Amino acid sequence: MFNETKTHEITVDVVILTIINNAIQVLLVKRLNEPFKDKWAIPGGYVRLSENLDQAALRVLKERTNVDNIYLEQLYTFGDPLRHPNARVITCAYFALVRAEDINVNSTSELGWHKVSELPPLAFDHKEIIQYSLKRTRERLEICPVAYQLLNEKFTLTEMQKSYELIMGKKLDKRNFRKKALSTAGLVELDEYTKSSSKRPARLYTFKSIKLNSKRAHFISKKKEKIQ
Amino acid sequence: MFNETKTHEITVDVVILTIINNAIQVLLVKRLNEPFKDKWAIPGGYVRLSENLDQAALRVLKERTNVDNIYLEQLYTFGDPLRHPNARVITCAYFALVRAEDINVNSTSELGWHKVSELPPLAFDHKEIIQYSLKRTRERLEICPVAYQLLNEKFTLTEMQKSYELIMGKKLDKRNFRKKALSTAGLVELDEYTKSSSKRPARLYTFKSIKLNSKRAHFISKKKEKIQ
DNA sequence: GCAAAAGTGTTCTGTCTACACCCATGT
DNA sequence: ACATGGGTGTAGACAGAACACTTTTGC
Repeated sequence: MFNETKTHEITVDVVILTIINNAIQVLLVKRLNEPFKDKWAIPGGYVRLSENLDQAALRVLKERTNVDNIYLEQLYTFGDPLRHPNARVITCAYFALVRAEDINVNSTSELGWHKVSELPPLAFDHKEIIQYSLKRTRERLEICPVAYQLLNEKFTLTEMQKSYELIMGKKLDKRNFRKKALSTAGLVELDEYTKSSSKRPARLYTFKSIKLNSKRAHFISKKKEKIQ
Repeated sequence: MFNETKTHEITVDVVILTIINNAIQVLLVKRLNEPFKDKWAIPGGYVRLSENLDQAALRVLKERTNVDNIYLEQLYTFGDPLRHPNARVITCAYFALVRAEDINVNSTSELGWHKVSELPPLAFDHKEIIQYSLKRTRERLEICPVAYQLLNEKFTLTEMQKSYELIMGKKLDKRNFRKKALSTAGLVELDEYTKSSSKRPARLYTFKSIKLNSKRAHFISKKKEKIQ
């Protein structure tokens, strides 16, 4: 089926997730060439010989979307021989959570945010890659408050709770959530309040920058499932 | 530094861990060719165009070590441009926990088990890969009783506790461990006891085969660390 | 004054931790 | 009879889960 002397190609693909309009959205680019011309894809590109995988992912993201300076994490490497219809392309997938306001994407007909609950037709196995990044995000959130990466610099606890609920896909109890959130190291209470809305103003909070590379307390408790 | 028209090569490398003589050991092969001739390496090989990464890992393992039919999990993909001294080789690392008795390795001068605490000089970045697999194993063990993969089919609770202590790198309380272990679904108490030793016989247990792909109760509790 | 979101505590339950002694066997 | 590892229970601390009403604002 394949000529074994043909070589592999290796790419990086980057899943960028954010929250806009109370929905988890992913950054997609429209493919201008075959295969999968006019289908949407997560931003990706070839790895150069002189760069490591992390560098390649950051460069590709910068080139394709002008998104810069964000924290990417390696997700998984997808290498099914049929994932690309006419070449053998192995892709190392990365993902990141970002604030939509931080990264300057002008949605155009070739680049934009798409709700993960209403994905357009996607190229390659990119749907699977996005699904896997959502699973990983949930696992992360159970361990550390990574959702702050999705929030504005200043946010209300209700906004924080909303982003948790979107990622976890379930409602959380307000009082329990706030108790837990307030005990989270890194969360800083500000002497500022929301204005503007026709409701009671809400206190604003911010996160002190925290390192995210060591093990963390579980933030969202999970009802422990027993092994069958 | 690199000719950008040169192509990448992609390999899989497989970290096989077991417990022998009360120590965590890793299966290594001695390299017969340059680079790193006569250094030890984790088993690995090139990915063929017709196979996916999981298949490549299993094939390579079978070819190099005659080890067959084990559950491998993708660990991480290492792609530093300098990890191979004279080529651009990206490797997708896999790992597995096995029973030493199940896999028929006759230690020779070219293939054998090595204590992870006393590793010989290793080729490439294989030391880093092994360290990372140990970290991943600890994280796994905190979530599900994967250590059963290291134990004989029938084992005593003390043997199980010993393997946990080796992986976690700390002593565990006997009564707390046993209470937790006995509440683990999948653990089956047998009406059999050890003989042979000059001590009180110990009851034997076994594991019902369990699915390992869903979220699990934490098995070893971790003292929760707060975020700084 | 009313609509809408903000904010606030307590009780119950289950799990984690620390801790010390008796038991069954071979020699 | 003794040495060796096998086996057992309880009390205190802590975290998660369930649950309803008052407060503040704009209109």
